[in-house]
Amino acid sequence: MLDINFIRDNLEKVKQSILDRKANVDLEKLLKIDGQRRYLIQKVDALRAKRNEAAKAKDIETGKKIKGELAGLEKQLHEIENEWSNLMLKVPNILLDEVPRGDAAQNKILRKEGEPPKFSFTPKDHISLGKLLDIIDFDRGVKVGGFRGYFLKNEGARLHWAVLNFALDHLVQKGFQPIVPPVINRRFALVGGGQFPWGEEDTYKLGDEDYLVGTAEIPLMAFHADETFNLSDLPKKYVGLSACFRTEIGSYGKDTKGLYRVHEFYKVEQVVLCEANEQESLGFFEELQDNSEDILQSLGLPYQVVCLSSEDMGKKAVITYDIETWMPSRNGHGETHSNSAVFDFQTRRLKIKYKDKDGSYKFCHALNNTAIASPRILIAILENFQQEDGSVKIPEVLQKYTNFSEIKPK
RNA sequence: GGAGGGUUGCCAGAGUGGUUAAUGGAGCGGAUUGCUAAUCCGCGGCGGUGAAUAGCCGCCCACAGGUUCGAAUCCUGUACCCUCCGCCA
Repeated sequence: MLDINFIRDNLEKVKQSILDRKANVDLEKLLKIDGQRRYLIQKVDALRAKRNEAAKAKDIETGKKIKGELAGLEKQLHEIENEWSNLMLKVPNILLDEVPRGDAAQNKILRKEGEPPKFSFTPKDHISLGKLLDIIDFDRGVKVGGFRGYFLKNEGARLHWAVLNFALDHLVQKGFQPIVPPVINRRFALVGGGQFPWGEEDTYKLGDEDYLVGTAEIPLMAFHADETFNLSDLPKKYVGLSACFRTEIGSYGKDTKGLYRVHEFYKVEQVVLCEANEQESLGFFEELQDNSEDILQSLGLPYQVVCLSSEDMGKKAVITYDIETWMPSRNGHGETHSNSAVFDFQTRRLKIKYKDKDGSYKFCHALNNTAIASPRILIAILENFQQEDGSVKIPEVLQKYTNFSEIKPK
């Protein structure tokens, strides 16, 4: 959420962001509602002042008269404020200048790291490898879990945890505090995290108030909701490990086979809260980016870094870099990581503040980035490191977690 | 799942219909005194209006409604916490 004062003072910027993102917000209506809101607040406050005076003087007759007038106005104000909040929640964040404007075709490849492997044989995809090595079972996965269901078995199950543990340890060594959060979250956390109103149909709903989160970013951000930090408490650096759930309703016919697009997976996620300073915020953006690239480089996986275009990125971010890792079966790169600077968009919704040097209260800046997500990353590991006989060599950094260096066909 | 108790400011804690929500502690700022401290003074958040981190007004006693001229206080619903019982990985 943006500050209404910022919106009023920077109308053109906000309008441009809405256009660039093809966001669906009626800004004119918001401004009109905001005018009505302020007008009603003034009337209601004045009447309340009168009422308080009458009550103090025990002037019952005057009090009764005011009560009648006030009731109608308060109801109106209440309705206007609801409408106001709903519109405010839909206004997207501003965009940094370097974000390419346009649709996904405008995504800008910033750099490529590592060389895609050259096979002297016809490489298999992870689906056949999974079957051959007896480590992934899609048939029974669908039988039990439904469409997009899967079982990881044997070395596959262990490789999955190995990758997650490796990423977790890597971040802990860099000073991130490890957290296993709840994945059943209340509605406020999803609204506060900026997941809603946009991503509501992608989210599993459990009851009137409870949802299954699609990322640990949601509970990690809500962790500090309604809290105020001292300057010395910042930055907060967290690394969360959690299950993630996504309905994938928006991508129904896409990637219908394999581990690429599944309803449930695990992810190690980095989250940072820092001072409300764009320089500092963007410094952490680079730091989180480096962390993820370190992890991929340690694994020996080739990848490219992409700056997402205005229409392709989330509405809450001011800038997003995706990492796409090389996946031989796609003969191309597939998204495995997503790094976003969000500034105070989420913390304003969640009321996460700190007391600045001058004594004023400010909303923190926030960032989040994938460290690793499994099983999607297993696609890259299995396919890139496969041998001619279908066996797969395990990256060295993972071996202390797997206790094996190779998976062989059964 | 059953029964009971509770939720007040950073913390503790008083307050059961009528002034600015006691009091104590912590923290921060200032004053004073130099003896590892004491003493004194000041300090909540949000919104509206302002150039204003000035004044003024409003709102905030878990949250949402209701009763009343007037609600922390009475009523209803919801959430959470505690105790006991039951069940249980």
